[in-house]
Formats: sequence, C-alpha cells, structure tokens
Amino acid sequence: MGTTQLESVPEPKYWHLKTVLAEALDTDFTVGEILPNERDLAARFGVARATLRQALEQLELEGRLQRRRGVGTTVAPPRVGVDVTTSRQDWPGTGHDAWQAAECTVAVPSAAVGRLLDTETDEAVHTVRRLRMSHGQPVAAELLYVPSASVPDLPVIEAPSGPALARSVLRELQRLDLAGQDRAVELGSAGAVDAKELDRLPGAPVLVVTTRYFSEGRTAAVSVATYRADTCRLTFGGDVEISHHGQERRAS
Amino acid sequence: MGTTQLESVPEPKYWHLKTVLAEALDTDFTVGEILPNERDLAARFGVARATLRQALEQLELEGRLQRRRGVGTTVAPPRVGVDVTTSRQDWPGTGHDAWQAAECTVAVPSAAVGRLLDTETDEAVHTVRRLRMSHGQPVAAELLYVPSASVPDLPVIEAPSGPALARSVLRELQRLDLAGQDRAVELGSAGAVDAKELDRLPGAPVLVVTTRYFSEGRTAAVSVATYRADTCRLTFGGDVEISHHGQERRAS
DNA sequence: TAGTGGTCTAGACCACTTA
DNA sequence: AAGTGGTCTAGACCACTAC
Repeated sequence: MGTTQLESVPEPKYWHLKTVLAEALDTDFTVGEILPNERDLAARFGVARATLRQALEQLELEGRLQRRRGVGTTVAPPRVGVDVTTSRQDWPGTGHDAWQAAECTVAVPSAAVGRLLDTETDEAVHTVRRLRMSHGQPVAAELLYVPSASVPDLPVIEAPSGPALARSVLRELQRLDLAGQDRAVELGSAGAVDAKELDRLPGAPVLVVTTRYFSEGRTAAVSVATYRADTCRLTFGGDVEISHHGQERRAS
Repeated sequence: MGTTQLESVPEPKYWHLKTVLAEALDTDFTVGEILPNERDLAARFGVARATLRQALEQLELEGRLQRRRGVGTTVAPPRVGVDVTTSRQDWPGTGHDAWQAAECTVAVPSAAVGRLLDTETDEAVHTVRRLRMSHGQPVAAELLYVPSASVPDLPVIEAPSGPALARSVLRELQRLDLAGQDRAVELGSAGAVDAKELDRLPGAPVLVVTTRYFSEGRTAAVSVATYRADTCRLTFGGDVEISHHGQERRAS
C-alpha cells in the first residue's frame, strides 16, 4: 500500500466533512448562494444530521457560512474589516460607518466594570447603549459606562428620556481631552439582548472589545463592545509611524 | 400571577443550564476544582448528556471551564492578558513572556498571505514557526512569512536546519527599521498542527492576529498568530500618549 | 482496567420564515 | 401549510488518561 499515512489517526467524520465542504464552497458555490438543507446534505454524505451540523457549525464559526432559522444556509461574504482604532468617541449619526441609535440609563455597573472604572461599589453611572452599523448591517453593540465625575457639566435640568440623555452624555464626554486608551479583545458569547440587536441567536460567538478611556489621570469611561465574530474582522490600522519618506502615512 | 414575564419566550434548556452552572461556578467552586463528570451532571439536572454538553461548551468558550479528555472538567482560571503590541520583532529566548522554539522552512505561502506580502504567485518565502509561552503554558502559535527581499544579507553559505535558519532570519529582520504595522484580529478554529502545539483539539476556537510589518515602503513581513481563545485576552496597551494637556495627538 | 470527555446515530419535536 | 434550522433525547462506541 501507499504508506502515505499510517492511518493511526482516525480523523473525526465531522472534521473531514468540514474540509470537503470548505473545498466545495471555494469551487462550486458563489457568495450568497443557498446550500441544500441539512437533512439532504446529511443523507448525501451518509452521516447523521448532528454530525453534519457539527461541520456546518465550524464553518459558520470561521465566517464561511451563514445559517438562518426558517430560511436556510447560505455562503457568507468575506468578513468585513471594522476599524477599532478611535482617538475620540465616535459621534452617533456622524459619518460613514459609525455608531447609531444611542440610548441611556443610569445604573450600577457590574462588579467587573466597576473595578475598571475605579468607582465606589454601588455607585451608579451613566450607561449609554449604542449600535454600530456597517454596510447596513449591525456589527456591534456597545455599552459605554460614564461616571458622573466625567461629565460634571451635564445639564441636570433635563432628565430626558434615553436617546436625548445619551446624546448629552456623549457631547459632554467629547469635551474632555483624551489622554489615552487601553484596549483588550477576547472571545465571548452574546447575551440575550446583544444577540437580538445583532440579529443573532443567544450564545452566538462575539469578540468583546473592552476599552478604557483615560483623561486627567483618571478613567473617564469604559466601553464594552461586542462584535459579531462571524462577520467581523477587527482592524487596528493606526500603528503606522511617521516614515522617513516624507509624508506621514496612516492606514485607512 | 406575577406578570413578570409573559413566558412567551421558552428559553432553551441548555441556555438556562449554562446560567445555573455559571452561578454555581461563582459561588460553590474554586479555580482548578474538578466538576462531576458529564453523565452525573446530566442526570442531576435531568437532561440528556448532549444537552448538558451544549451548556459546558458555551462555558468553555467563555473561558470559564477547561475540559480534558480522559481527565475531567475543571474550573478555569481567569484569562491571561497577553500583550499584542510590539514595536519590533520579539527575540526568541529574550525576556519574560516571549516567543520560543523557532523553526524555519522555505515554502510558497497560501494565496491569501501572498497577497498581503505583495509577492509573486509561487514565490517561496522564509516561513518561521514560533510558539509563544505565558506562565509556562503555550498561548499562541505563529507563522512569520519573510520574503527573501526583506533579508538580503542572509548568509547563503549556511543552509542550516530549521532552528538555526529561524534565528538567522529573525536576526536579519531585526536590522530593518520598522516603519509601522497593521493588525487585524478575527475568530478562527485551530488547524491540526496549531491545535497540537497549543495542546488543544483540532477545531478549538482561536483568535487569529494578522500583522503586516512595513519597512522602506514595502511589506517586509507578515505574521499570522493564532492565540488560544479560551485562555487568552489580547491586550493593546500601547495607545496611551504622553500628552500633557492639549499637545498634539496622533490619529484623527 | 476504570473512568473521563469526544464522536456518532436515528429519531422526535419546536420556532421561525416564507408563500 | 410547508420547509428551514434549532433543540433535545437515549442510547452506543471510541480515544485518552491515570491508576
């Protein structure tokens, strides 16, 4: 025999299936095309539906497929690159791909966020909820925590409803001069509310971007943004330094 | 009745189970403690093992559990923050938490990498494999692609074996002055080789960090590093500026 | 050898979308 | 109403680890 492999490694069926499907996606399908349904596919490959689904789940995790209940499984477009580099707060409704639909409440943050903010336990902070759109699709849901100390000039007269308060808080925050920021990215799964806003099922994989904004030696605000992991590629373009070839370059 | 919920939302069992388990982890368990086995847990909660496993998978994805075949399920420690900010190539064997065990071959990269490198199709490049350790555990596996043009002074006399070549390539790369870099983070699943080096099963979720290094107006190298998503939190700490009030800040 | 998690099966029913 | 993916079950066997 060929001695190509000692076949000592019994590759799981779903893994092999995933490989076969991935190749098929490259050659026989175009973006947006719908695949046969799971029962047919499973029968075609001679496996149980659960096994077929394990392969599909992996491909969806890698951003190659998109599955929607009641509709079907389609070939996903390449992930969109979303820039996560911001030197100042983005203004809702301003510009190309940005944050939208702000909402604001005042609440006591979780212990973890409270620790990042250096606030007293049980101290309530302004909590702004925003949604980030890209190409008409929601890509991220953010919770922005702003201690009252960061927005001292917030008009107290108006105790407006959500959206108006959100705009006020963002506007006041804008006035602080930002000393710097601090970012972390990790994998998480979407909670119920985030999932609904991102048009995904609860538990969908997300990239959680936690940002601390510094100003005047304090932590002025903390942002926790959850990006759809299936459709997003987070880009950090801002690290290009002033090159010797004359004009300073900046990605994007 | 309480009218608290219209119970119109039949929460999936595994989701509820996950919530219950997450609370139990916080209150009744300590880091490193082993949980009862899956069959017992499933029986205790009155669900099928597959359903219980769905909950455990989510918790593992969130970095709260660690499961090892043949051993059991243990409570995972908090994720370790690994700094992904580098102004120059890290030197293997140099310093605290760094890259180790370099290996090098010469090969034609995938089409996607070739595109990032601006190389000719079918042009072979030096391919350095490194492993990043943190707290004695492997956290990332990297492939560093270096076109020959970036290391022109590489001693051609020595056509050394893997590790020696790797050191040579890294040393030569070190001599280039780095104009800047370009980073992207996305979710992926570990291939067979990465999985083995990271001590995970194939298909394990990873954070793929793709970095382009620029020098002299060209792309000098491309790095594709896959970080264990279950144990790592990628940090970008370098964005804090030295600004005393109101000096120039980069980025607009 | 015993016990663990990983894979796989063949069903069933549910929630959702579309027509 | 028909068709899709999502959830769930009750088994079985396999691969790995540790004793």
